[in-house]
Amino acid sequence: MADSYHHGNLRQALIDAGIKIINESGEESLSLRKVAAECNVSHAAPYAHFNSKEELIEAIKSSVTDQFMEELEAGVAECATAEEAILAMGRTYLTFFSRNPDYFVFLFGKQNINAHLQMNKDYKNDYPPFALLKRMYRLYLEEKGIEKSFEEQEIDLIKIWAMVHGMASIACMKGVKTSFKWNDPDERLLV
Amino acid sequence: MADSYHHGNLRQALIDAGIKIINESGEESLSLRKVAAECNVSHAAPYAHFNSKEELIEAIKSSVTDQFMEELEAGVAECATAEEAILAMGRTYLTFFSRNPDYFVFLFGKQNINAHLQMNKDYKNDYPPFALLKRMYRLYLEEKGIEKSFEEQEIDLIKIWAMVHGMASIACMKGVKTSFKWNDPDERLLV
DNA sequence: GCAATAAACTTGACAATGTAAAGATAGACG
DNA sequence: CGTCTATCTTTACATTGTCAAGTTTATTGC
Repeated sequence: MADSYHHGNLRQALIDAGIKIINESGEESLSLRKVAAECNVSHAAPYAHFNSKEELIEAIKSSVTDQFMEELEAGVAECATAEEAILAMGRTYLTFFSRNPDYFVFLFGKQNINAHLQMNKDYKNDYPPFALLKRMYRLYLEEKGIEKSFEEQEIDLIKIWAMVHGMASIACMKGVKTSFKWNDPDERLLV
Repeated sequence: MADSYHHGNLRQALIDAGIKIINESGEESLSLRKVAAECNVSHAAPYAHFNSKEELIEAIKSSVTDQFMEELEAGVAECATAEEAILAMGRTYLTFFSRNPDYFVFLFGKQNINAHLQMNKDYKNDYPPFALLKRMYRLYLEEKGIEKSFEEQEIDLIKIWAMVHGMASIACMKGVKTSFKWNDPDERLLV
């Protein structure tokens, strides 16, 4: 299918090229025309698959999020208890974004996640990583036989998320090395 | 000085116009030419005061950070103890960015703070809000007569910062209403 | 006071970019 | 085979950051 008029799988190729460019030279330098050139198609070819630059970026975000989710789920899968799983998630969160800080800015900077959520129907209501944390947390409560009101649960979830996300933010911003640990007995968050 | 060839105080006018545009239509739509037009000068006039668009943006960031610092310090000034001051900082942090979420993305999204720090010699080493927190925290340790190693102190500071920053991030991203509270006895972070 | 110099601003130009419109190509399907 | 439709190209245009050269005003040295 090489050198043919039709690319074959241009849509995915554009997404991959976009990721490559972001990794190599950052999001600012990502242009539709460069992405098209990278795929050896004309500069307007992407418009057959995306209605705007923004749509391509959304697709790339989804792709990166998928990759992130794979790592999170792989880490969780190795855990025997929900408690361990939550700790593993925190570690994966930090290592994933420490390894490629550009992704952090790309996913959470600029446009907010909410906009991304609304454009992507696959995410029902929650951002997938957050949904996973929610499941693990509920499982954790079950395992420990802890009863909490809905509000208390939401607060705990936000607490965990804020802590990990905030630490990832610091790690990406300042290059600080951070690790994560959570001891349940008194709901304590430790670095 | 109106209608004269020389504007009089174009530099500040450009910064103010930039802030206005960001507030009205977001950072993406901020262009040098629009800023110049807003000030009724030609499109290249900004280059008499800034070497690039990036430099103007850095100046705007400094301006917004100054405003943020004023609010933080105003809140701190009303507190009798360092402990209260730290709590007040957390509240100000959240209310400031809840009130104008665009500033959060503008300050912390995209380019990281580190780049901003390096460009701005006024910030010696620490980001001013972080430096303020550091001072209050040290004062807090004195007040309570607590002795901690340097490493422990750094960890505590990152913990506090991550928590508050992470919550602000959630608030800005998802419009979640959040409040902040920190009880010292067991270094507990509560939403 | 006045000439020289520097600072602030304008004009014109250029390349890169997002996007739209119109046409070309090729595979799918009757 | 002929038509259709999705895919891709070409051309065109407006917006943008930036530069170079010129113009205007303020400042400084004499």
